[in-house]
Amino acid sequence: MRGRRAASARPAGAAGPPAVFCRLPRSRVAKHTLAVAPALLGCYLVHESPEGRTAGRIVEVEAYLGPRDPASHAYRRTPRSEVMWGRPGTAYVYFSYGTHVCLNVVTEREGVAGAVLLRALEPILGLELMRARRRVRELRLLASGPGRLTQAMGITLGHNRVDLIEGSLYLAQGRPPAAVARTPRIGITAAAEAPWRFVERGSPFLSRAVP
DNA sequence: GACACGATGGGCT
DNA sequence: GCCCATCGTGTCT
Repeated sequence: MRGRRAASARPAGAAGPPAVFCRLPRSRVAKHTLAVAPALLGCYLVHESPEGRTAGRIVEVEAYLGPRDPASHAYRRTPRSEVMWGRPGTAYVYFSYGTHVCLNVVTEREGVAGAVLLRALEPILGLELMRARRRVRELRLLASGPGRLTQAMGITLGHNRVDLIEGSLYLAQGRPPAAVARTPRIGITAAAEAPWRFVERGSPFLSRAVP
């Protein structure tokens, strides 16, 4: 049975994705990063690209705080990390391991560094376009990881610093998860114990299962 | 200019 | 579960 329901584009007990997505107000991300991160779970990430429209429901995120978080790129203020001090709702996209890019949502008020890394989506719309971009059929492998997510959504380094509130790549209001789990963040060495990863409990679309 | 190092994913064992 | 390709970025020379 596992994953069976996931084969449907419609989340259970919900009306499914709205015909018109309702953009997230900027005030929703202009808060403390540890408050924004769990609040983004259930929201949609939508991309209206020339290839077509894709959308996914956010099921896994990580909070990266400012200069006091040694795992955060904002631990040092450099040309790359400067965007994290910028306007809330801005995209911070960075290149990782020479193979993929990761997407963050800049948080906090302008002048205060913070970002939320989007780690996994439940694919909602544009599944065939996602499959073509990913060269993978299985729904569960389309966006279950920070690099997979950006590939499926057609996000590139060119999206660094774009506005995720008013642009063609944007956040939209969604269906909050029934239960949220907190775990340590994945793949870091500094501050590895801080429980700043938030996931929708029980989602089959996580990059890694909750212990 | 050189070099070490990843907020990973995919393929193989 | 292990292995490693791959390249932008930051740091050091």
